[in-house]
Amino acid sequence: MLYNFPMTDDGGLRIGELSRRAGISPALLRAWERRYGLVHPTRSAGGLRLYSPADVERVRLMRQHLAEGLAAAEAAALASRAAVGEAADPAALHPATARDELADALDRFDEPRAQAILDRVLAVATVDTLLTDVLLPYLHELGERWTRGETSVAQEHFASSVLRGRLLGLARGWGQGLGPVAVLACLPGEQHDLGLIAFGLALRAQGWRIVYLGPDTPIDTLEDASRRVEPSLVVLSAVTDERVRPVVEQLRGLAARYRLALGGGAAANGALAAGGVLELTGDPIAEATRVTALARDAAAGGEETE
Amino acid sequence: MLYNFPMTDDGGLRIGELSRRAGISPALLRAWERRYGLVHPTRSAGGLRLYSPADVERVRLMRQHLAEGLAAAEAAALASRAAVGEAADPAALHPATARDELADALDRFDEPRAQAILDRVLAVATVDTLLTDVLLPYLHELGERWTRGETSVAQEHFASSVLRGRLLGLARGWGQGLGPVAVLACLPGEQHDLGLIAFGLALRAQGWRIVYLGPDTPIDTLEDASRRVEPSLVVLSAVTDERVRPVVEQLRGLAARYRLALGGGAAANGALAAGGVLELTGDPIAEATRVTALARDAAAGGEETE
Amino acid sequence: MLYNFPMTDDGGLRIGELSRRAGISPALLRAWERRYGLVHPTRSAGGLRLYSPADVERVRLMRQHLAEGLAAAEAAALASRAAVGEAADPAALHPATARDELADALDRFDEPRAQAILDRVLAVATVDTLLTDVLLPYLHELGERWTRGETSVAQEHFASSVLRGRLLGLARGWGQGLGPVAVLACLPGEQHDLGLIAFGLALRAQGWRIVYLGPDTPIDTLEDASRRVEPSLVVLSAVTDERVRPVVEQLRGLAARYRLALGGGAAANGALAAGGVLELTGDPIAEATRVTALARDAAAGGEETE
DNA sequence: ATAGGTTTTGTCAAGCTTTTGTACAT
DNA sequence: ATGTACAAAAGCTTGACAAAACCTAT
Repeated sequence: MLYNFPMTDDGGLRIGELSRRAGISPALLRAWERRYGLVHPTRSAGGLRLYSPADVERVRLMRQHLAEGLAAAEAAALASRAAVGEAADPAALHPATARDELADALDRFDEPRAQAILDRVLAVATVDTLLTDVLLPYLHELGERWTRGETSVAQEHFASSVLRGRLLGLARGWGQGLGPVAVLACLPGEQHDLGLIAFGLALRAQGWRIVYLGPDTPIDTLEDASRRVEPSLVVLSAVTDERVRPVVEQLRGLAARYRLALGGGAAANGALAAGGVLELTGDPIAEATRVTALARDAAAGGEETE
Repeated sequence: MLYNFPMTDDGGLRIGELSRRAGISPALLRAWERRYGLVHPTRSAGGLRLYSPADVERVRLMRQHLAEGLAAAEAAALASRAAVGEAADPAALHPATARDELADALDRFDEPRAQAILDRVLAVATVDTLLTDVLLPYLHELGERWTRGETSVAQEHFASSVLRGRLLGLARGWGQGLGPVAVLACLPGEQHDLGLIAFGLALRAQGWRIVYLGPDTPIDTLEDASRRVEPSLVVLSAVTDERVRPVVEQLRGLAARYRLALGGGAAANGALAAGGVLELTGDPIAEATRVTALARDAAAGGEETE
Repeated sequence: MLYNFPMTDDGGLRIGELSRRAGISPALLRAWERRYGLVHPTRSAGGLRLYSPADVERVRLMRQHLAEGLAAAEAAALASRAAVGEAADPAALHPATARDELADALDRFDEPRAQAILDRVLAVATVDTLLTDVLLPYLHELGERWTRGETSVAQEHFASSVLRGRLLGLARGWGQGLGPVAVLACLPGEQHDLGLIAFGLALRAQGWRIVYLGPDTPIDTLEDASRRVEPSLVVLSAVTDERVRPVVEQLRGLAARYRLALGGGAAANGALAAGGVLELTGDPIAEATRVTALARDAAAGGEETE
């Protein structure tokens, strides 16, 4: 009863369903096929037409061109030429495909499918790739769609929860080992922690040990934790610089004792200029590499001076 | 607490008594024994069946599985198998011990050790046990220590993040299946979601499908999601009734269309009296069972009227 | 009669119950099975269909796709292809159960199911636990069965390649980062590398960077690689000491320049007594911890003496 | 657009078997 | 208490059917 509406979904539509979705009569669809070769449906064993997603897309284009006033023959020619990528090999999950499928699954509140997609990606890619090519672009896109009002807050909430669980699953054991320690926290008031977790995973892949304090962490808390674990790096995250301003002074104090880094949108705005605070403006994986190189140099330097 | 009636102390129940307690006819009890080997009563000198507590438990499970709709043969197989695990290795990690060790590890920001402890508990116990005997008591204790100022916010933050990751890992796939759907969300402003996740897991163990929206969910969002998935139950969570008051009106509206339940500290305070809102004041596992029974009755009732 | 309600897990539903839960008539369920092979129920002794949780999930997907407007044949194809992971079943995540299921899946050459089982374990446990409680015991058991002639070479090959792929998947990126470097290799003639890969993963979890040379590695190759990466540790593996004898002299030479460790069956036999070669006789995870502690001490010592 | 034939797909019936709770005789 | 018998409920298979959706051709 619920998912009763169209969807770019894959899988071989019959003419009736395509007709309903595109608002074109079956007869006309057949005519376009015969006259202009607009679509190339495969046939069922019994001869029924089965339309691919590429066909669907061409029909959409055709309609659009017609609406623009083109003659049918011209519209068809244009739509055909648009060379829509024929459905790719379903086994070989391209990151972009994975991202789209993930978006689709999460939009429909279909948690199991989302998990299955992530499983498939992880089967052939590293965590870094998953983050760089799938999750982070998806999160970015989600943010954009949200600001454009194209997505409901419900979807955004749901997607966050699923991804948070998955990322924290990947994070299991990230405190282990003998690398340098990084303390990660969102600034007070900041609730968006997915980017920070992603950055933590990237650091982990570089060998760091992670102590993760989560969203909305008071600076006191941060200091307390830092005193106990003596981190080589403290990473803070905030989406807007509003989060930064109220605590600038406290952060300067902290920066005096620990290497501090700031990520998220706030960093891009230069909210914490100077003060020796590292600004993480690039993508998490690249920044994790950079930070690691710095730490290595520092260690080497430190040893030399000893 | 229970044995207030005829009892040949630990010698074992006779068939008549077991029949009365379990609500199963003696003939049927014998049939189950003969056909499925469900129970293994010892015999009195004169040949009467004497049932052990383990037998009683198996009969209870059998009844439960039957009520769930399983075929007798299947129900018996499950009940027998489950009871085997009952006699678990007592040497292996007592829940109370696990809780203390866990508390210690988390206090020290020692994530790997905490994970290892949880691994060990899960190796010998069910998820229900983990929740009931380890995690929920620990969370409760953490809360208490926090109000007494005995624990730093940093520890609480850190512990929450570790446990959240772990619980969400257990939750993977909880949207799968054919059971009724429950939508779970924290009220606006509420950030504590661990209890709610635990409740979701308990519901899942009862066969529900879960759509989880996470902390700090606006009521609009909740309505939006509910419209899409048409849940049989909407579960809200809030620690204090401060979260409830601002949205009471909106919740009444929601309650008109969906079965609503409220958990967390707010429920205990009767923050949402009347309005047909279920108040979840007990422990998550017990409440999940109760809610499930109610849903079953409702479904049965609905059918009768058809 | 009344309990038409969903609820709880698996155990093999009969057609009536599945029909009630899914809202699909028994006749239709049989038709879907006959026409599209959508479900694969096992049969009771008497021939009644018993549906698995995976079947249940496929039926749900089928319904969903139908609601989206797909033709039945197409919907079924999609639902079947979806390679549903074993439905989240809290009972089945005990490591011992997982191991048995894994063994069963691999014995039947059922790769997707094996992967799903591994996914499920990883969802709730750490990699260390997966290795210690599932994979290594399974490999051990496989070895035993093989020596007893209870398993075919084909099965052993199949299982090895599936697990190798999976372990190497987990290993992805293990050369990255800033931990100490360990070079791993099987001795000349030795083909069994799964144990060594597992050990590599355990080391990685402790923060090491891994350079993996694979099975059947000539000592020259090993020396060459070592010269280039200057490892803090060189780990060799061999099942029997036959592999060790021919190269003892060369190894002594190597041991003079690098910290050497020997694992696998050969280690247990003391094949390389003395020479400062570490013998890894315990389980990989424990040994990885031990080796890491040694490395840490060495580093600390080295620093002090500088 | 209509006509006439085909395919797809949900449903039903008949006749027989299995499962399972209860009853009865020893 | 045991063992056998029995009957209602639930399932199985085969085969058929009809409405809806599609096809081609005019």
